[in-house]
Amino acid sequence: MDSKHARALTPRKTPRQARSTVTVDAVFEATIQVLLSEGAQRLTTTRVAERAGVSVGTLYQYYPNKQALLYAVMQRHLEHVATAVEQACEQHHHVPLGTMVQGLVHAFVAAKTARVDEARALYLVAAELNAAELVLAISGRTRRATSAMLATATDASFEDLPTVTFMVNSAMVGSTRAVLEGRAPPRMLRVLREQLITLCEAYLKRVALPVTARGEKARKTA
Amino acid sequence: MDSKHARALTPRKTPRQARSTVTVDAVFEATIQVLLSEGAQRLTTTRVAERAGVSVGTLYQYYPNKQALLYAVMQRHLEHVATAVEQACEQHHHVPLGTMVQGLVHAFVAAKTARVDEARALYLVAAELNAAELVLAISGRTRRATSAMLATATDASFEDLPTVTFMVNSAMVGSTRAVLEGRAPPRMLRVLREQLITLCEAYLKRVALPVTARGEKARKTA
Amino acid sequence: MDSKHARALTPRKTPRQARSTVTVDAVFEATIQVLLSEGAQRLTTTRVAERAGVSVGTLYQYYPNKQALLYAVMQRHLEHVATAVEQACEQHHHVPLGTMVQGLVHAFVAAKTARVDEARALYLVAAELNAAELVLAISGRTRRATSAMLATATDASFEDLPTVTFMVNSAMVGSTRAVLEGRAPPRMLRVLREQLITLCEAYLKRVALPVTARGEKARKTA
Amino acid sequence: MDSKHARALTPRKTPRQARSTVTVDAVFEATIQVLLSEGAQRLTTTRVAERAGVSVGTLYQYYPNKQALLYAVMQRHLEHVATAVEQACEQHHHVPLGTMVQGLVHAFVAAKTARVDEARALYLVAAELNAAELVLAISGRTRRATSAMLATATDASFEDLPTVTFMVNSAMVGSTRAVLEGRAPPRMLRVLREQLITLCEAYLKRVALPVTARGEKARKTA
DNA sequence: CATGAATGAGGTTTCATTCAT
DNA sequence: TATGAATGAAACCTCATTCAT
Repeated sequence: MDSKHARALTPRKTPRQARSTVTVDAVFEATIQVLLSEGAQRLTTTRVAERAGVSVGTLYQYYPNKQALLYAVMQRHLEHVATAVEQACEQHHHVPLGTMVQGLVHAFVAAKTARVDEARALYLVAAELNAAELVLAISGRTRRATSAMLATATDASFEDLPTVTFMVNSAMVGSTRAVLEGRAPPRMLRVLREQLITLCEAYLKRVALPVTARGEKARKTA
Repeated sequence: MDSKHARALTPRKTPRQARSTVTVDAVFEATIQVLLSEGAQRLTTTRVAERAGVSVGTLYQYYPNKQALLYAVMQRHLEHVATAVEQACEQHHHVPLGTMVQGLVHAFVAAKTARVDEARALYLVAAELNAAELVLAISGRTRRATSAMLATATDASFEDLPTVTFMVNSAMVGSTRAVLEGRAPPRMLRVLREQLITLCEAYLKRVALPVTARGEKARKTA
Repeated sequence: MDSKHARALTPRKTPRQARSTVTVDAVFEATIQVLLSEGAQRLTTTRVAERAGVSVGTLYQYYPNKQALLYAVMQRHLEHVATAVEQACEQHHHVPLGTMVQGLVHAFVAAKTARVDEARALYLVAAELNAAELVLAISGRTRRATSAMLATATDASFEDLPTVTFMVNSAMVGSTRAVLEGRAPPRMLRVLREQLITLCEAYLKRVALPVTARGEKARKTA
Repeated sequence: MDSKHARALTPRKTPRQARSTVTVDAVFEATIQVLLSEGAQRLTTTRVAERAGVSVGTLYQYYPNKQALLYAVMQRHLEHVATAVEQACEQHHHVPLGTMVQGLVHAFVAAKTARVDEARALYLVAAELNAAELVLAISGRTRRATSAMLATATDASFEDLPTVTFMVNSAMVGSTRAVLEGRAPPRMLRVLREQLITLCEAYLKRVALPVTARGEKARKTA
């Protein structure tokens, strides 16, 4: 899986000199801008280069092909989100469920909305690119981090942790995406976080097994 | 925005004769198949026609351009889902929250998973096409139907119905999409429904305002 | 070997309708003309199409890529030559060496010089294309035919037929090529045939083993 | 034709310093290697420079353009062969035909097969480059030397010396090329020389005019 | 009505060459 | 003098769309 794309999707050179770094950054930024202003269909390497203020040739010195460029842009974004989630999860081990959910949701929403334009642009790319692998890898990281955290909740434990994790993650991903893609009134962006916290917490508390050796009362979960 | 596409995206003729219907269906089916087997990038009108067993010329007699074809395919699918949700919602007015959620989730998941391949194929198209409008329109219908239903719950009422509706819908959409796109272990497809019900119900009950004895009569609307 | 190129070098469709045949022929002819007037470096698909009076797209309907076009042009020429040689050889079994050589040389030179421009053009292509395989296959046919013929000479037999065949063939090929590529005064084209006959006959008679059961005297071959 | 390329194809500086010579040699060698390992199509200045261990810029300090590089590589090879042939011919004036042929063939085959890879690589370049001029010039030298030698044969004279020379030369060139390009079983490389000698000698003796006792004294020129 | 050959704009990618460092 | 990042013309090839048959 990895080896197949090894050469096809790997950037050609890592910028070391100042000039190169500037160029690579410009290309990155241009990709997002073109994506947003022109749409995925009209995202051409020529246009990206133009917008970045460099020649096509230069673009191809850093990326062996268009896919590799998109892949890199996507990877950076997803990596960023996954890292944020992982850190948040690690910092919220061994705390009550409510605190966990707050930490997780906050980290995810913050990471995704830090650069709304970037996130929005990448939804368009995901289909274009055959990003299944990449998305899978990243969502795997998020899931593992979430699972590991939930397993240490001081006030709850779960029968089917993978499923629970999946539901929480996909609810976060789904609602955030809907907001970012404009499928909700703009004010949603403001209330999203609290609503997500409420939603996740309510769900998790509902499916949690009663914690025996603790001072909590078993809820009437069906 | 809408008027701009008015002529461009409308199918050229409504099939009345038997032969036409067959052709249109074949083209529809071929589109899905090509999408799944070749990917969005390699979805060409020629390939679709070939797979459908007709000539390109014929394809263009039914759709003025490629966009219109994709638009139609997408529309049929979304229409189907939206209609299913609308019907379910209408049939669950004036019942308790739990029943509503069951009805809604069931209808949505059933509609989306009836033809897994179709649903999956269309995720690929959504980006290609500038389907924002269409998706928006359809998600609007779903939302209105959901809102209208929730407003009649016999055992709950909501302060901010639009937000609540949005959260419920996007949780459904998000988790179902994740499953269909293979971002979850296959068994998720089986437990998805019950988990979604649990999730939505837990959330709704949490955000519901306490219902004081209202003057409304519980009607047994079919 | 063959399978590797099966799809890459095979023409896309065989022209069946009158219009198509005209197009394919025009493309063929244009390839040769461009090759001769512009050189191998400037042989571009666009230029060929232009010269043929069709669009590039049309060219690509018949050949999946540039190589396939060149391959086809080359193949037709070599096939033609090989067939001519094979026929000549078959028609000159069981005759004296002198007659054989006349038949062989005549056929080869005639085939190669029938369309001097084509032959010349193809020397340019041979390197461009990795035509080693093709050339090998064709020269194999020529060699087999020559060998088979020589083996039936009424007035000679050979100790090392493959070597003898190779020398005769490569002398024919080499001198004809030199003439066609303009590496000889133009009058050479006229005397080439007789000279080649003299050369081959002299060589063959020199290396021939004395034929025992015949009425011929053993020559003083060293 | 000649003047047109005068400036374009001349190397920029003649290497005088040790470092330059090393660089030029490395570039030469790299060109051959790239040609053989990657093919004529993938012979790029960047690749050559890389393989030679220098930067493209440096390469362009020695050759004004790619053609000039190829031209120089080709020229060196052909020059080498032509010189070898010229020397051999000069050393075999005024000897019997058999001795001449031995000397000529030996020199030619030895020169061509000294560096089989180089010779093979250059066949690929010859078409790429418009090397007609160069090849013509070199083959002219070979022909003049051969003619001059043959004219002094002690045991033969020829009616049409240019034609005879051409046939001998093109038979040598043709069969050697066929062997080097792999169009013959590998053992041919070993028997090629003797066969060529046999072939040339047989031909020359056949077309030689009978030598009546001439007034020329056989000189034992070294 | 159906066909499918033809079109050509436009996309991706390469590579000889330059020039600031 | 050497470097190698940048350039951009130009090559290859695709594919939505038309229209003569």
